[in-house]
Amino acid sequence: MNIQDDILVALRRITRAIDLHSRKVLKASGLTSPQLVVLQALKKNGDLYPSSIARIASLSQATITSILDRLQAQGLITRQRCTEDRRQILVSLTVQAHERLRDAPELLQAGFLREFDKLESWEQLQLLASLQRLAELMDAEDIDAAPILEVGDIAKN
Amino acid sequence: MNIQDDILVALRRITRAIDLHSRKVLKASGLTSPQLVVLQALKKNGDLYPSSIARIASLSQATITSILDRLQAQGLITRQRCTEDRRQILVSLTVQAHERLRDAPELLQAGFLREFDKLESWEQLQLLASLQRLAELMDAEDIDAAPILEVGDIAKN
DNA sequence: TCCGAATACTTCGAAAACGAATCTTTCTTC
DNA sequence: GAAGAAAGATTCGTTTTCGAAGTATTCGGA
Repeated sequence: MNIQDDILVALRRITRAIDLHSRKVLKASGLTSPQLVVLQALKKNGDLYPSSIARIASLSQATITSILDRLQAQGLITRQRCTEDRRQILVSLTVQAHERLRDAPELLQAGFLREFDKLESWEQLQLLASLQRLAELMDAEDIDAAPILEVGDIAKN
Repeated sequence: MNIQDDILVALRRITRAIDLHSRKVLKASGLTSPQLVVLQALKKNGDLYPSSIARIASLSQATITSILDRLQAQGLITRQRCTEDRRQILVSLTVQAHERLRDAPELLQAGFLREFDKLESWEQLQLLASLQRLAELMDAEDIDAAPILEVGDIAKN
């Protein structure tokens, strides 16, 4: 009926697929997708602050804290207070984490991304462009809503 | 660096935007996006079984149960055992739900979909097509994985 | 130097989401 | 007709996710 409804349905199908994939990865490796994202960010960039991880992964700081809690409980990361700025905490991979990542290096690439690989290059770029366009539109929501509120603020002065 | 990483980042930005929007709607209306989706499905289709709602919304039955629990706690739906097939339960909107939906009819359409409306028709269709293509790729993951397992099954016989 | 603002992280509470297990009811097969 | 399979819904346990509130630390200005 409505193109907007179709968009919402497609988005819902995608988020569901992401969730189901995460659970499949969990059964195979004992780690969820978000946990793997955090570990791979650390592998790629070296030691990081929680706030940096949050920025890289597009997650809130609170979410990162809870993911780090579980990774630490599994002995995959360590937290170490910074000496210069004692508000910050440096997160490092443990030896076990490196082993774990070596054993299962491409878990995130599995599944849908294998399918994605089979596509022509132009189609891959097309899909990426569409996703980034949508992400912009959705991020813009907050920014666009602000001026509407400001009208009220200005009226108050 | 990698186009696959970019895809994952864009997907993460989109799911985050969906979550943030849901929380904003919650503050404005007292209902989250998934709750509104369920209510609007009932408004559009009339009384439904939980399994039907799950199919329409692309959610698991367990998730629907918990959403219905909250809607029922708010007095917005009623559950009624079927007389013909007593395994099934018929979910209906209450009078309050109809009022609530009349007062806030387009909450889901708010935000990003307003932006979406401003786009040219061809771009809207382009974005929809890309999303549906991705949803197919991601749904295909399970289907594609199955035959691989079957090889082992056949070998066992 | 000291006090309030800003920053970094954690804690808390709540919704969402799922699979697996469970319960009830219906259907199928013998 | 009874035993077992199948189907519909719920319950349970877990992770993710967030904002808001709380804590500790640093910074900036008076």
